[in-house]
Amino acid sequence: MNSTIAYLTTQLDRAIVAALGDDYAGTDPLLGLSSNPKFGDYQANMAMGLSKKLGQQPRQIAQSIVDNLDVAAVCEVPQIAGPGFINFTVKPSYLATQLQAMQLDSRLGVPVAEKPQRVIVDFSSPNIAKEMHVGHLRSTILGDCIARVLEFRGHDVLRLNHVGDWGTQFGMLILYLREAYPEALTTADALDLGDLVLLYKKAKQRFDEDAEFQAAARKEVVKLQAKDPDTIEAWNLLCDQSRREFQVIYDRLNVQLTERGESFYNPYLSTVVDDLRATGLLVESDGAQCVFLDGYTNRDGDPLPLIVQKTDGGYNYATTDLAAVRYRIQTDRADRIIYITDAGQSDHFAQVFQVAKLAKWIPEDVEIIHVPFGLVLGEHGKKIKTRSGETIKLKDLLDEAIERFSNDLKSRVAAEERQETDDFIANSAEIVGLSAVKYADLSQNRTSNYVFSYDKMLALQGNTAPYMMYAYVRVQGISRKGGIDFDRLGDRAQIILNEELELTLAKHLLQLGTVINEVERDLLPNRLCQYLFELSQKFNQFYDKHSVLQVEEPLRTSRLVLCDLTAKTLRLGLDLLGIPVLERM
RNA sequence: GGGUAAAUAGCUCAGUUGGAUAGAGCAACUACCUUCUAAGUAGUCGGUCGGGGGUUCGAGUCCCUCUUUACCCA
Repeated sequence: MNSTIAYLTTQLDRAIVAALGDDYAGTDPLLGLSSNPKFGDYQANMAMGLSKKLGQQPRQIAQSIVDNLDVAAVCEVPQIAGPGFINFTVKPSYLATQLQAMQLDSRLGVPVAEKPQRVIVDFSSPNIAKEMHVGHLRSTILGDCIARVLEFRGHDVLRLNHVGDWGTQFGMLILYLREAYPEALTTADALDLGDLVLLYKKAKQRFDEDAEFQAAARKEVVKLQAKDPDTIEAWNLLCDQSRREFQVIYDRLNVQLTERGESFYNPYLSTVVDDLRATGLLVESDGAQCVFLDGYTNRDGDPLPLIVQKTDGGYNYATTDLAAVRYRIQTDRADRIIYITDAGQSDHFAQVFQVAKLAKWIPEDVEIIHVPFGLVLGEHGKKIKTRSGETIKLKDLLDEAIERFSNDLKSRVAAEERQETDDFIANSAEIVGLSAVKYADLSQNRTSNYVFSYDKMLALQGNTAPYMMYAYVRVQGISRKGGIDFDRLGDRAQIILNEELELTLAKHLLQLGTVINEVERDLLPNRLCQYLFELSQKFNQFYDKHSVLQVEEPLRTSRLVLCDLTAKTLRLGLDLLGIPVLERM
């Protein structure tokens, strides 16, 4: 219903000019959806603000605007209410026309972006030799959803997995494995990721306790960076091992990613430092190459540098991230770069972006943003940390989800005396379980921390994936029962909106485009979740109160169109969340 | 100590450029399946939006301040 807002805005502007004079052309009408359905569908709030300027009562101003306003093509006569709100109620005939157009459009009325952009979404980014945990779930799911929305809007999206596959920890790990488990460094599949994680922990322990080991590990890092063949082979094996396990998770979650890990930027690191030196940003401090930025201080209140080359000549995360920024702009030609990581890294990215801007790597029209998300907290409200062993492995969470939904479905099938195959139960449980986990994450405002809870994540009532999938299933039930082929309802099916619940549902369906725009702009998937939840609620209310198959034509077809549009909107919206639909459940 | 977020119903959370009587879900209680799947619907209960100032026609939303919590800081 973007077009409705556009139409009302134009008409309001004309009326404002006619009522108040040319000086007021372009006044923001403060037009939006009504705060409460009893006031109609849209409201314009500018009369109160104009009151002081004009020295008139706001209601009087509203009245003179309404007197000059022509919106009869779309709305009933606007009403003035309260201190001076102008309320609009859309005509059912107009809604019917809009719905017909939506039914004929494979994109359900959502336009493709006028200026498609090259967008990079950097997300997921697990570390080699570490298990993916619930924190990676957030990045992965949010990134996938954001990428899907941008792709749907017609942008050219590059989904990058900035895997942690480089750094000092590899020297430590390779050295330890040479001693403790040499086969792992020469044979593929000698260990699984679980073993690797355990060995990593032991290596870390050794590293922390044994100074000699520490020194040797550093030498191993140098060998890795110097591309010593044995060390590189060992490193490749370790990466492959982790990669295979990550891929299992990505496949289950149906998430596509292009891996471009930290090691990819290795050849560009020295250029970054040279470039910063050339622009005069580099300062040597205690032997390290640093960039000092305004607004950052350390514990003692001294200026805090961003170190790009350590005293020993090595590089760090900041250097890699700077190289990535540079590469993504200069080589990938990105117009918009989106980093999806936890909020704890906000300072880091702010610094990296600021340095990149000072170095003039980021053109005016390129947007580079950190899209932070809150932490997943343990039971006691503290960050879940790998070290304390509290981490919930992603794999375990997904297995648990499927297990619970499988048990639930089995008891449901037994209680309803349904005959279902084992395949049906296994498949449904898998889809519903994974969807529930995804939705639990996406439906929350990404910026807030949340306390992890199996029960909440695997709930099946209320604002959950199963609730929405169930609404979809109900429509498919109507289709089966009535032998309805929704594709054959006819291009010009008459749409009749007499009942309150039909009107409410129709109006909500037409908000899809607005919501997708918002998600594209604010990168907040929970807005889309909220929309789909409300759509399901409105559909369920309609479904509960009005029958579809058992009413006379032409009402029957009209209602079938409403059902069909609801199902299509749910399917599209859930797809943008990375959630499939089921025909039965 | 500095920085960044946050504090809304018993619990978990929404709350769109500041708009009219602050909303969901869960939990608790009640009613509705011979009817298109009850994974549903309707209802009851539940709030000094952390405290205090300020800005304005109007503040959960913006500003200041205090308290508490989380995260980041060679």
